[in-house]
Amino acid sequence: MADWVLHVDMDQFIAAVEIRRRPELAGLPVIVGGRGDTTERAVVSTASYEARAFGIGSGMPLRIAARKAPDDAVFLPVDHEAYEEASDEVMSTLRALPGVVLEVIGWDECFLGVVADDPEAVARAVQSAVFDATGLHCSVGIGDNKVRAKIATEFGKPQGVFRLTAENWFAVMGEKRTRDLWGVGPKVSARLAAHGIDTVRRLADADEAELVAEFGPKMGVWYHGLGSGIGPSVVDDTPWVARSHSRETTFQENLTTPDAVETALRDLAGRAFDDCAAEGRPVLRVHLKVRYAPFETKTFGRKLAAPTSDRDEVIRAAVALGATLDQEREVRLLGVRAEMTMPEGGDPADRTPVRGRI
DNA sequence: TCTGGGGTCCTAGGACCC
DNA sequence: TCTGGGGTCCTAGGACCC
Repeated sequence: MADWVLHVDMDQFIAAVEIRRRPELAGLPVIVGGRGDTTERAVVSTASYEARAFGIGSGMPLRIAARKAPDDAVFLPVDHEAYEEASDEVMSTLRALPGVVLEVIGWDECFLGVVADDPEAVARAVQSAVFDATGLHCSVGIGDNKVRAKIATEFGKPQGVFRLTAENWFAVMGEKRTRDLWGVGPKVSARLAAHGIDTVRRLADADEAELVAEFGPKMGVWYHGLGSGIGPSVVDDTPWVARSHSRETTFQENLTTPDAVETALRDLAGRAFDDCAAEGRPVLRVHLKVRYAPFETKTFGRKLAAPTSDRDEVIRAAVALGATLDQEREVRLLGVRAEMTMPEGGDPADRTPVRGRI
C-alpha cells in the first residue's frame, strides 16, 4: 500500500451543468459567459468541447467568441448558484468515499489523498461515483504529489485517468514548455526563456542560485523544484478560510465623472463589506483596483487605524481612496477588496496555501 | 481581438526603530 | 562630517489560478 494524490477535475464543468438541465443542448456548441449577450463587455467562462473545436475557449471576449461560433451555437448567462450547487453535489459525493481526505481547490476540482495498491482502480471508482450521483464526467490525475497529480489530469482529459510520478516525469514532461507547468504563466516563462530556460528539463537542470537571483528566495527555489515535478504531497482537509472578499465591475460604458466613481465605490464597498460581515469578521484593510480605459490597471490600499465592523467606515475608506484617482481619465473597471482579520487561531502562516499556488 | 470576477501569495522598497 | 547594520511593519505592484 502506498500514498497517492488524486486530482479530480470536472470535464467542461459549467457547460456540463447547463447541458444537464437542458439535455436538448447536448452535442451543440455551448458557450457560457457574462449575461449571455455577445454584444457586451464580458468573457467566456466555459465552452463545451463542440465549441472548443471552433477555437473558442475560457477567457476569450464574448464578442470574439461570437465571431468564431457557428450558427447553431448557444450562448448562455453565467448562473453562479447553479454551479455552486452542482459543486456541492460533487464534493459531498467525494467526501463520502471511504478512506479519502479531500481538499477543495475550486468549484470543479479537488485533491484526494488515498492509500492504495491500485490507484487507477480508485480513480475509476471515483469517476463512477461522481457520474452515478451527479450525471457529470470528470478526469483524474494520479501523482506522488500535488504538482504531478494536477498536471497528470491534463493528459487524462476527457473522462480519463493518467498517472505521473517521479518515474515518468521527464519522459512525459521533459520536453514540454515551462508554461505547461502549474504556476508558470506568460511572464515567468518569458523571464525563464531570457535565461535560456525554455523546457521543463532545462528548468530542472538550471542553476538554483541564478533562479533565486531572478525570482527571489522563495519563488526561485520553488520554480527550480517545479522543473523536476517536486511539490507538496500533503492533502489538507482543513476548511478553507477566506482572507478577503471583493466586488468588482466592468462598466459597459466607462465612468467619466468623480460623482459616478463615488457612487460605484459606495455600492462595491458596501457589498464587499457585507460578505465579511456575513462571516462575522472585521475588516483590516481596504484595497482599490481601477482600470483606466483602455486597459491600464492600478491597485492600492490602506490599512485601517483599527479593525472595524462598521459598514460606513469601510465605505468612507473606499471613497477616500477613490478621491486619489486620476480625475482626467475614464474608468472602465472598479473593484473594492476588504481584507479581513483572521478568526481565532487562524494565522494564515499555519495553513497550507491551496489557492494561487500550490 | 480586446480582454470578467473572485481569490491567494510573493517581492521590492521605504519608513522607522534600536 | 559622514554615516552601520539589522529587524519589522507597511504599501504598491506583480503574477498566477479557477
